[in-house]
Amino acid sequence: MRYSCLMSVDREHVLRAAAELLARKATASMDEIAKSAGISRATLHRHFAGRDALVQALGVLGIQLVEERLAAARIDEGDPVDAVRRLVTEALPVSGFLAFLYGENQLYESEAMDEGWERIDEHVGALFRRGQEQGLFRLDLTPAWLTEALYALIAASAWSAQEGRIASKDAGHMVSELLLGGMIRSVEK
Amino acid sequence: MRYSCLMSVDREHVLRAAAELLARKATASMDEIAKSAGISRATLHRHFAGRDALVQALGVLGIQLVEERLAAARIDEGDPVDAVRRLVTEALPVSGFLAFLYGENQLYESEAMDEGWERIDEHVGALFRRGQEQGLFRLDLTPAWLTEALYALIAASAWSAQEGRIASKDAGHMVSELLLGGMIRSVEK
DNA sequence: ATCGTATGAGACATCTCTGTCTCACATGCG
DNA sequence: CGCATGTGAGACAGAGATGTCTCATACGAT
Repeated sequence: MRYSCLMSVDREHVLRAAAELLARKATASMDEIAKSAGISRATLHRHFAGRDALVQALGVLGIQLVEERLAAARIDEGDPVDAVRRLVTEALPVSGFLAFLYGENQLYESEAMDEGWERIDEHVGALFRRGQEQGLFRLDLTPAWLTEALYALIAASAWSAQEGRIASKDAGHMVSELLLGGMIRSVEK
Repeated sequence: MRYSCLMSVDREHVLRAAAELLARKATASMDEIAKSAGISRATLHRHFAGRDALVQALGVLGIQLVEERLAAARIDEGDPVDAVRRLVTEALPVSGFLAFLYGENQLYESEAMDEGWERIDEHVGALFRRGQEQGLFRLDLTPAWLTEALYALIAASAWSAQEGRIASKDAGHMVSELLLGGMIRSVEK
């Protein structure tokens, strides 16, 4: 059977482990990456021609996952505030990838990655612009900055959860509430 | 004269350049670091025994700079909201260091750096706790998370400014306003 | 002018990582 | 059972980075 379903090495699992490791240790060696995924260096190298190919695959899968979540969040529909909350909720499961992409995107520059990232930025930025046009979001914070801040806070929540500084279940609330309402106690709440 | 004042290589200047480079390219070689500081690899190596020593010095100076800014901001005094604004304003000039330390602190782990970082975390966290106790800050966002978010946003602003996505002069406003008030347009403003 | 100091350029051995290979073992299928 | 496939362990050479060295030069101080 050509398309055997045994495939004991799950490509996506390997890439997830690699993303989480590289997000906090960009200088990790192929051996460390392999061990973090629970496979040998030889097997890692059978699936990815080299480090560049691995990072490339990481970028492609990361962008694909983020775009899937972006589509699932349907941020073009409904109340922008709710859309932001949906976006954060959907993005959290791939926060490890987001942290990696956010921290290392300028390292290995590739045309395909740049294009995909640009598309994501544009999509997210449009949500913030829509909220501003509806008079819901502040005008002094640019969509580009809000986009950047969203990534940064999601990545920070992933790190904090990984280090135990915040509870994983609270991550979504922490990110979306801070982003939306800030830290000042609101009177009318 | 033993303590000659020529000293054409400014140690702090070298470390600043190294921090900015390593913040966006953690895999930079010693040669690249030297060139980014405008000196030769030999001279770089005369001042820092090796890469580990360089990173160590980077950590020590970074913590020192941040603590200086922290002291200058006098965040224990006055209105917590103003204190946060002062803290952001003071921290921005060393945001390059902060971005580096924030992104790579778990890499080269050292007892001295951990201790200094712990002290800073505690100091900043105390400000947020004070704001909560005065009823000014939300209670559902923990001081630890607010501290983390502060670092993440300052680092994000440094990156964004470096890439031209936001104007440098707006960075302080972008960070402190988002952190304090969030992105939702406030009615009473 | 002369000396001392700091630097840049480059040579050099060494080390680590990388990429490729071979071999042995385990698992699933006929 | 015999076979094929996928894996782990380890060896191996090559590439790149590192750390150390020497030598020539530029600059300020005396």
